Amino acid sequence: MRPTVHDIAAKAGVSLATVDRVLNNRPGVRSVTRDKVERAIATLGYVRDVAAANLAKRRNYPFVFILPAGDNSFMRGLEGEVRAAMARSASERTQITILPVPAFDAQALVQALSEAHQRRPAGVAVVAVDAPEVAEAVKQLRSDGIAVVTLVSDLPGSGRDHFAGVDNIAAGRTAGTLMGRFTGGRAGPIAVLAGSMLVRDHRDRLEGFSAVMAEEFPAHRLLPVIEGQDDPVLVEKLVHALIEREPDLAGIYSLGAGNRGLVAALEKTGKSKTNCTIAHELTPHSRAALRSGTIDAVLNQDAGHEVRSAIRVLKAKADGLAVIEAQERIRIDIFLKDNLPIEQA
Amino acid sequence: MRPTVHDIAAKAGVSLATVDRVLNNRPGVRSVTRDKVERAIATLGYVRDVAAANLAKRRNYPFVFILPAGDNSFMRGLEGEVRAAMARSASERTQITILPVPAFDAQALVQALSEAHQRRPAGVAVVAVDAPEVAEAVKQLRSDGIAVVTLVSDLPGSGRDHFAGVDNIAAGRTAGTLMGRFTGGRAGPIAVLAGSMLVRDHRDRLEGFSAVMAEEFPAHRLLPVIEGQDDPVLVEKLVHALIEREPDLAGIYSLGAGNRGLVAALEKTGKSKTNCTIAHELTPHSRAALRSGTIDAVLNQDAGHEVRSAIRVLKAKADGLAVIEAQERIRIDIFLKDNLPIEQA
DNA sequence: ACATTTTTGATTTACGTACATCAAAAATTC
DNA sequence: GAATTTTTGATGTACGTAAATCAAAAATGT
Repeated sequence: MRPTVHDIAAKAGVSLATVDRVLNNRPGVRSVTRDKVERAIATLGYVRDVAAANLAKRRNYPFVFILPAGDNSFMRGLEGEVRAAMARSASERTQITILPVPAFDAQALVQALSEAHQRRPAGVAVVAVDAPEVAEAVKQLRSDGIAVVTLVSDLPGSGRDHFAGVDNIAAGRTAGTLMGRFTGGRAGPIAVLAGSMLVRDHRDRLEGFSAVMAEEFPAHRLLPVIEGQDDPVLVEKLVHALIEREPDLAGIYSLGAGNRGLVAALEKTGKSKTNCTIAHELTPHSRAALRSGTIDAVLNQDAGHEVRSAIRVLKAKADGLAVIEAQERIRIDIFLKDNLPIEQA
Repeated sequence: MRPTVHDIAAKAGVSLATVDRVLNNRPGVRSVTRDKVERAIATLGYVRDVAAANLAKRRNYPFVFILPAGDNSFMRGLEGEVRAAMARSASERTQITILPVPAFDAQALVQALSEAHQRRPAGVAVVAVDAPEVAEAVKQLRSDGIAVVTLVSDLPGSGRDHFAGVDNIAAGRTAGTLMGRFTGGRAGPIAVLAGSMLVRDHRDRLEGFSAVMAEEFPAHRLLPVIEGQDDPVLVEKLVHALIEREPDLAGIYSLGAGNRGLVAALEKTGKSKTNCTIAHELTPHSRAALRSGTIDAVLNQDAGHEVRSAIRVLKAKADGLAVIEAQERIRIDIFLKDNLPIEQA
């Protein structure tokens, strides 16, 4: 049987109350006595029964999730995962509030962070816009003992507790290698389509992609980045113009959202098969395009994993516990038409 | 506040004892009363506090993991993950026993299953060898109310409760597409290196790979399958002979283990760069080969995920609860040199 | 209407921890 | 060595559920 507080008390020759004082480091224990208790804990290999402790404490975790609004499929999927976590809140002792905020808008994000602050939650998860004033707002939350996890897009220099998202430089590099090898011997320029250079994840992907193309596939010319604001309508227009301008285009790397517009433009111009297209995030649209061959590969981050990881980390940080970073690493999924997961309800 | 059993009792106008009888379907409740209680449960949205229930029940889960012995790196990694789960057993209320068994040996596996049976565990996880007598042994476990999950390699027709592993046909197809596209315009035959056709996962991968190569890359000739028994020494010898026999070899798909031998042969014959090599499972060896360029892509299944998923499923099945299949799906990871995860301790 | 069976209520103990209170004992100060 | 402060013990209640016991009440059969 697992040792309990009673066993420690017996072993150390002290009362239950003293064991309790040591375990929850309450004051009023001489250091000699404390040592005795700690030795008993060590020799018995006692580990606190977290379930029983949480029951006794009536512990719960109020969290705020700040997510971009808009009709970006990936972000809506992310929100869906947060809502799924809310449905599990009873058994997980969490109380999650979602705060929507306009995309790519640092000012609005700062305001949302301050609103979150007022709710005095145990932790905040935020899809960050990379701006100094946002970092400042995050610092204020942390100085009040509120745990902060960045989600999907990171905010270095803000002192956030953790980043729940993929290594976007590695993702860009991976896209680069796939692009180089899939286009094989073909010449022709490569286009890069981004959402906005205001978010860290897009900048990082571009950096990784450009680096690999320059290092390993110097024969391919990289065209200037097109910013489509993750807006399907704008993206379609821009890609249409691109295809007319560059008739011998070999590939397109779409590192942001708005893939609906990209696919529409490719299919309307009949370029869907001749181009090598690599995109990000598995959504109903990108899935269909992958299946039909319009998109050749999709790099994905599993939104469900990210949300669950963010919650685990927020809980741990709120309790002052360590996080096993390796276990919380979010991997980059590569999907070809052959390894698409079964569609979910 | 979450409703408790007391709230249900009050709402339904019955005693706590009756609520308990309904919740744990004990006998001695008239159906009218049972209905009253169930309506109260539904209207209050009561969900049992699993932590408190497990505490009161002193619930624990004795499980047996049957794993192949030998120096197969992937299997040793898998065992490491099981041991990591054992270290967490205190907080997870599990008691895990590992039963080693010779690889690819149906008779030994049957015996191990019977030994596991005698221990009367709540569940068994097993890396299956695909043979009728093994399926029969699994059926016996299940008929005694012991949950059975197959791990890594499945056993269809055995009535196992769940398979914790990847879709190996899809994995083979993915390897096929990568092989076809990476070898690009090059002609030359493609070799397939397997461990043993006695295990389902290897057979499935071969099936998927062959199908894609035939459908989409008919120009490439597929050589007869080489079986290396996942033994590095044997594999090196076989691959060496292969390279001498087929000087214009375009690619090798290694769908089993024993990658050390494969890499050694490729590097000694100076074929490491000219060949497109695709292998399975990320181990220290395959990682190094990926980094150096000897291997072009590694398809991986995350052993840690598989073990954790198996445990979750075994727990759920032991409690007669439903499993969210979509959540327990193990994905196929594709690693290129660009998206290798950071090495762990 | 009686005996018999079935159903229900009331109550208690337990799981392992948290937390509070009050008294007793030990250590410290002057 | 008395007064004071600090440390420790003893004890009880709570968290939400499980499980058992025994008595009381209700339903059933004849």
